[in-house]
Amino acid sequence: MKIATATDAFAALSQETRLAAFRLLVRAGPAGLPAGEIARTLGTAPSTLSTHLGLLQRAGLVSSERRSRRIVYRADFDGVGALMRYLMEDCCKGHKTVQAAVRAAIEDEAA
Amino acid sequence: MKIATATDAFAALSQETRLAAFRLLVRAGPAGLPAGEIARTLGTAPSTLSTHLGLLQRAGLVSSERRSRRIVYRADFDGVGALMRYLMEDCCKGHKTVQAAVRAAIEDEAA
DNA sequence: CCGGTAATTCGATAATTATCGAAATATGAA
DNA sequence: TTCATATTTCGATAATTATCGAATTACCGG
Repeated sequence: MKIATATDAFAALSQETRLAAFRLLVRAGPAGLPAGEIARTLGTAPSTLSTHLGLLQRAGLVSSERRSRRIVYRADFDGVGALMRYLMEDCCKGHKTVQAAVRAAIEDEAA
Repeated sequence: MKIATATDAFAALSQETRLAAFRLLVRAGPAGLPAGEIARTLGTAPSTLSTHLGLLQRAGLVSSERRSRRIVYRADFDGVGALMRYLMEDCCKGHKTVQAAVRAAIEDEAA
């Protein structure tokens, strides 16, 4: 992963409204959510949210698909996975503390 | 982890100079690096870098310690671990794709 | 085709951030 | 104490980002 790709992804998650939108999409799962519903839930203007969703999409963290009049957004788990992997490999290569934290997270989820 | 804590950490990593400084510190390991050396390596003004390091520190991603005239910065792997864990648990709870990416990263490092 | 709904793009403005030089603070050496 | 080094804090400016309303585009049902 290029540095610029990583900074774009971090920037996408660094803004409260955008992180909130992303978390909604994660929870919505494969069904995703239409742009308007996200805007209504978060209480932001449709145009503002559209800007945010576009940024998340360019960062590779969400994808979109038109469904008749709606545009449905979904979390892109491959993109998130790539970002996690970058953090692990490029930034924290071989550092036990980080590995342990991540392992613990995986085990918690298995339980 | 609170949302504001997460956005602060992402913001800290979302800027090219700052991510570069952080990566230097990761590679430097427990010995760390003095602020001036990082500035020289990255070719930025000392005052600019100081601002960046302060932001990384407030985000919990690096720590600092005065060593005579120098101030030595170190990557804070507990902080990074907490961020990774947040991404895994809060944002991607139970999503196989992300888990697989992370598992692969750990295995690569073991090899 | 027309009216209504859903979303985006555009244009403007307000707020935040990045950058640097100059001044201030802290340390150590002569 | 005085000087030199290392870093931070301050103040200013330039650049980027967030936000919104208005205009535009796309789609569907009658």
